[in-house]
Amino acid sequence: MNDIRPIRATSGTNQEGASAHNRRVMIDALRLNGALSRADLARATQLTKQAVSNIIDELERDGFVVPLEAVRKGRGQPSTPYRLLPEGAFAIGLQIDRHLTRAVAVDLVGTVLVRSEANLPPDDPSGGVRVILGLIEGIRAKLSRISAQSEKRLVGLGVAMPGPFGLEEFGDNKWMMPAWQKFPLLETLAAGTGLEVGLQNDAAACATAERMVGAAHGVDHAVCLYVGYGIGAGLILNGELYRGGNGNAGEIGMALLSPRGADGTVLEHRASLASLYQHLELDPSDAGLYERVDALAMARDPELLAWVNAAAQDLRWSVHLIETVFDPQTVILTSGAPEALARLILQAMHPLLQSIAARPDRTLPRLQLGITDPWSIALGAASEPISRAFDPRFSAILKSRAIAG
Amino acid sequence: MNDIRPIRATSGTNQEGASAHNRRVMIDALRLNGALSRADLARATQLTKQAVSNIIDELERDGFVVPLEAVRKGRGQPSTPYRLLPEGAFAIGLQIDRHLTRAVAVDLVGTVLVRSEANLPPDDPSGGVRVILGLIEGIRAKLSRISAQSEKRLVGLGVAMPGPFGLEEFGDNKWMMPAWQKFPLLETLAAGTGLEVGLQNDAAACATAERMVGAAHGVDHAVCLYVGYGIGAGLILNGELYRGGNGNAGEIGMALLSPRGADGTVLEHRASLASLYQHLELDPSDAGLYERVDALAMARDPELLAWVNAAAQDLRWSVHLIETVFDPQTVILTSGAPEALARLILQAMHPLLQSIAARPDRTLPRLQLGITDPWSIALGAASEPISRAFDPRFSAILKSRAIAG
DNA sequence: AGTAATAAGTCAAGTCAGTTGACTTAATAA
DNA sequence: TTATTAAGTCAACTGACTTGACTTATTACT
Repeated sequence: MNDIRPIRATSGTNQEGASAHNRRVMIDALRLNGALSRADLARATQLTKQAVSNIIDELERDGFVVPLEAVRKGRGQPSTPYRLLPEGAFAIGLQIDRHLTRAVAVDLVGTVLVRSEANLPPDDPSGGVRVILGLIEGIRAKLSRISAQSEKRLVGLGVAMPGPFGLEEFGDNKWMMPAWQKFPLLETLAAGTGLEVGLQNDAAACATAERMVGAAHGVDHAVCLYVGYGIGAGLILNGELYRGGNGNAGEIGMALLSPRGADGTVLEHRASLASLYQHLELDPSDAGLYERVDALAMARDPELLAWVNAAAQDLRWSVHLIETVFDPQTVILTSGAPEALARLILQAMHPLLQSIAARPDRTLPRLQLGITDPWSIALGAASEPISRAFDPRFSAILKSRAIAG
Repeated sequence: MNDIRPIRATSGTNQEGASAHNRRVMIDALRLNGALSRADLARATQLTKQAVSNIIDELERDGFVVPLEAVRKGRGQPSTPYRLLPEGAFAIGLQIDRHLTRAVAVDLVGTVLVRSEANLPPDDPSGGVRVILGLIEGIRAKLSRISAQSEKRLVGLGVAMPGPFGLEEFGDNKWMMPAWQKFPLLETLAAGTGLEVGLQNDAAACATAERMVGAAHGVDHAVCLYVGYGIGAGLILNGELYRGGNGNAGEIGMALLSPRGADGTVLEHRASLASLYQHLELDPSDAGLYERVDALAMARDPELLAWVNAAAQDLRWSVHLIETVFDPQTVILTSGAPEALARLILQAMHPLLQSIAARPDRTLPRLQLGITDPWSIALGAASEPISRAFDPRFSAILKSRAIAG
């Protein structure tokens, strides 16, 4: 009878929470609108001029915003727009892939300041962690040469790696770096760097990058279709990355292509770079792979085009499915592949299948190309701590959350 | 140059917003945990005892909570648990279907107090609205006989009808009540009732009902697979119904069953009651349809079982897809069909396909049967205004939102 | 029994972020 | 030159949560 099950409840809030929320709202508004005066901010956030003034004073004092030249626009006192100060905060992003790891440092507005990469022993996590920690150490050293404040203003470390996470054993291990899955990576990195660590899968990181500086900037409902070694979807729902119950939302690589297909063919077998490499008989661990694929794409290699056309068929279906299931404002195609290949894929996907997304009142394209920079996953990884610290959607109101800034 | 594009920003907040949030947090905690003392609430919400005490005093004065008998449990002063007072708020829910409309009144805890239904002229919206307004009038009259306060405490009208919404013309009109799609239904109902009106598709309403009083109660990531005349998924993501960019998220009936299937067969053609009626050569407008199908299911009619087995194959695939894409904690099967048929379908869907949902640490079943009451859609419709008014996730913090209670 | 320990809940003063309304400043329009 | 308009500040006010001491009611221990 005396069950001690925990009480479930949302946190309450107080003035501090409200204040933290309002600070984030200001920063978010400046991020979305470029530069705004105090009066603009007051109107946009529905706060009073006075409240905004106080908050902006504080943000300026804390080095998050700076005033620009006053602008005269018609009658009345000229307004002084404020913009974000990029060096107000920094974060480090880490992409861990099968054969390679990349680390970047970004600032408050999502500009990549430092980047470096290293090879990774595929089946030796503890050796790998040493490599990674060295990489991060180097990034931090370079960053502190750019800004003396950088260490103080480092808000966290974001990690992106292929999912899914937390499954004991599932599917075809070749795709998944089994040794890494079991290793307590986040704890080790947190201990080794002294930073707060967040984890996303690679498609989610792509979506986070698109939201910070790409096609999903200011878009509240967008899905990022990421064609990497595997294939996944990064979900921006209600302006926030959706992770699902166990952090594995969007892992569409495992989607079965047909209810009747007894063979169990999944999307990843057809539309992923792994399948391309297999089709072209390329070695995935080859260091010059990227350039080789780029060259084939530029030359419109017939074998590559054959794969593109086959994959495009499945990708078209994926877009249709995504539109049907999520009803996003736009779908963004991103890829770990060279831009030339991504463009071929995008072309081959048109015309898109008819779907509920073909509305008369569209403003955004149904499908568009996202960031094609191979560093975008690391950028997305780095964007996550920035969002966590400064995005009002991350519920700064709730009590007992660290309040950034 | 002088572009007057609107400034995009989240609303700020103030003490009032914080207070509104905290009141909702209390109500939500009581809804989830049954009854809690002030001390319990303080611990669960991270507010101080004093703050909770003040809020509870106010909620009691306003008729939202009542104290129970003090309970002695070990040392210390006995605690006085509080529970929600069901008659603290009411809402009306409306299900509009092809041949039929149902209306219910529910209270704060989601109990259906009054229900009634009427036939609807399928292609005459203005005539239909008269029927609906009459139905709502009757519901309100009966409700005010149950509680004298009911009119004052009516928080809104929720409407559920088959989607998708807002498309000029799409697909097979037979499924969609075209005349209704164009009619300004919500405005007309708002004007005719004086209530705030919300809209959901029927699968979303099912999910809302499950969240309020069913299998998704207290579950933050759940997908409700609704097999009705069509088929759809209601999405509870982060504890909240997800609607998508245009309110059409979860309309999986249009999902193409295979990338290569040039015939364009969609899920709805195979796994929906419409397909069952076609298979059995039943007339969908027949008034005794429900009983007839119930009888066939109870008798395990071979023709019906044949359809069940075929549909189950597609539904199994749908569950796999939902698990892959959303990573929910559980999938809930609901249906407009009689419980006997729903149980046959559920049985036939087992064993489920292997997926990322087959985790070692599961606590909830991968697939479970939801509310089988045919009134559940109307209940879900009615639950929406209640959630909007009392759920802390509906961002009561933001300024310029009506604060319920 | 009598006392200590424990926990629920209240009292009353304090705090602080946002509000209010009048005011100042600086520009353009008439 | 003056009226108008808009940005931004000043200073007093408000109110929801916090703080820390206190009261109340029960069980556990000696």
